[in-house]
Amino acid sequence: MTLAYPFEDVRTQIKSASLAEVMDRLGVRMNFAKDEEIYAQEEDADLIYRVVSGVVRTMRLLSDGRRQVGDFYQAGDLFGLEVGALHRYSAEALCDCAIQVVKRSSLRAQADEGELDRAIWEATCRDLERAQDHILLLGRKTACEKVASFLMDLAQQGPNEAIDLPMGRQDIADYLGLTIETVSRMLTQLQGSQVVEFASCRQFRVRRWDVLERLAA
Amino acid sequence: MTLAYPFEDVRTQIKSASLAEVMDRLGVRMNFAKDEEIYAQEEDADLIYRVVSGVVRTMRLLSDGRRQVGDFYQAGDLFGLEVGALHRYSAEALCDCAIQVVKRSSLRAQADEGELDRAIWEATCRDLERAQDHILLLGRKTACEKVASFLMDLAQQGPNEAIDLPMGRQDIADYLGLTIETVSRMLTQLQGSQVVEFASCRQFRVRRWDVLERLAA
DNA sequence: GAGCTGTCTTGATCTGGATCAAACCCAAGG
DNA sequence: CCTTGGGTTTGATCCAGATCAAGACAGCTC
Repeated sequence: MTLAYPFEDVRTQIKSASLAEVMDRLGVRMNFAKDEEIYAQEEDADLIYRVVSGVVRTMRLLSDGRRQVGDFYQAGDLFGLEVGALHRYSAEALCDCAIQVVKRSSLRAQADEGELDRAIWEATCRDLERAQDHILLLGRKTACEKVASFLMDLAQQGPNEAIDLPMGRQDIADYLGLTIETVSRMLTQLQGSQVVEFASCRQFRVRRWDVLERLAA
Repeated sequence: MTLAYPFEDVRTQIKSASLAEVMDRLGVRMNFAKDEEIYAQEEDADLIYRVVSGVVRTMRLLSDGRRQVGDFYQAGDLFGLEVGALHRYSAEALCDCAIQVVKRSSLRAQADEGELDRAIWEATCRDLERAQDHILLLGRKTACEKVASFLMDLAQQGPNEAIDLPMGRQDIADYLGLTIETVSRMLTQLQGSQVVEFASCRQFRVRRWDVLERLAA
């Protein structure tokens, strides 16, 4: 396997346009209903997925049902690129989703090799960077800092705009390693101190970006 | 100064034998004393590091000094392969270490491209897989499960052998998102229930592999 | 509208792990 | 030997966040 020189900033918004095109040509568009499983943990990982619309969550279960959400994937993101042969996390549609699916092998045969490798590399790197941030958050941040970090991450686009929260409280809790009740309390608290403002429980606006940043630690 | 002595584990040796050789030829061997910094957070990441002997930890600090250990790297492991241009974690020698260091660019010019890419890819994938396990551990496991998982991970080689714990309690705590006291209590508890046995505080043996596995959840 | 149903918030209480504070253990150095 | 000092263990107490238990607030359908 040939890889692009691993030195580029993966956060570049250039979302490999031509890979998307090839995926559209070779792949299948599938629709998943809210909470439908896209692939299971331990399942063979020979497909590549791209979110066309909607949001996807990856997650892992402990034997007794405790759940950890790995990450959320939005429109344009590649996911399901497991490192080994098997999926280590399962993936589910967070809301109704359209997903473009392609077999790795057929893609490899048809697409520009370099292009494909580069896209896979970038998606993997993005996953790793986010995983590293996630580790710091889970290991050493307080409930309030976790929630503040989470809101900041969602609101990357900048303050003042209305941001949609596509996921419910339970998903946020399982992403942050908290309970729904704690998430709810922290959100109420942040709203009470004028840092953010909720129009409804699924939409908010950052009022004090500086304070939010400080709280996220 | 420690002399080079080839005691890499078999797994890594097979994977990147010739890369190691090229790194030895082109790179510099550096020695680091216990707790010495190998690279800092936010520093430029244009070097590739391979542990020759000793153990390395990567870590990240929050502004108020809370610390999260990202991972530990043993002889044979590649590290410092950041995704972007800057190191997102810092790296320190856990004990006296010998590290082989090479400039990415010079390596690229000389080595077999495919070989290098493959080694970098595999090291990155290993990091990602371990990060994913780490996320589940930090987000949803109890103190006891965390410690049990940690011991199991160290003892991969199998039960019955004496395993060295190269890191102190503080490093374990900062890896598991706990305090030293809690780590110590859990170790005492595991020893009390005959699951593991400590010869000294830096060496143990697994007595009941099945129980340890169950406790790790 | 009135009833549902699922999600979210709020309140009261409990507890696992943190914090605070000794004591212990040993290796290194006088 | 006896110190000294870093790492570790142990004990007592505290508190952030979990758990348990109501409410409140939508969207629904009928």
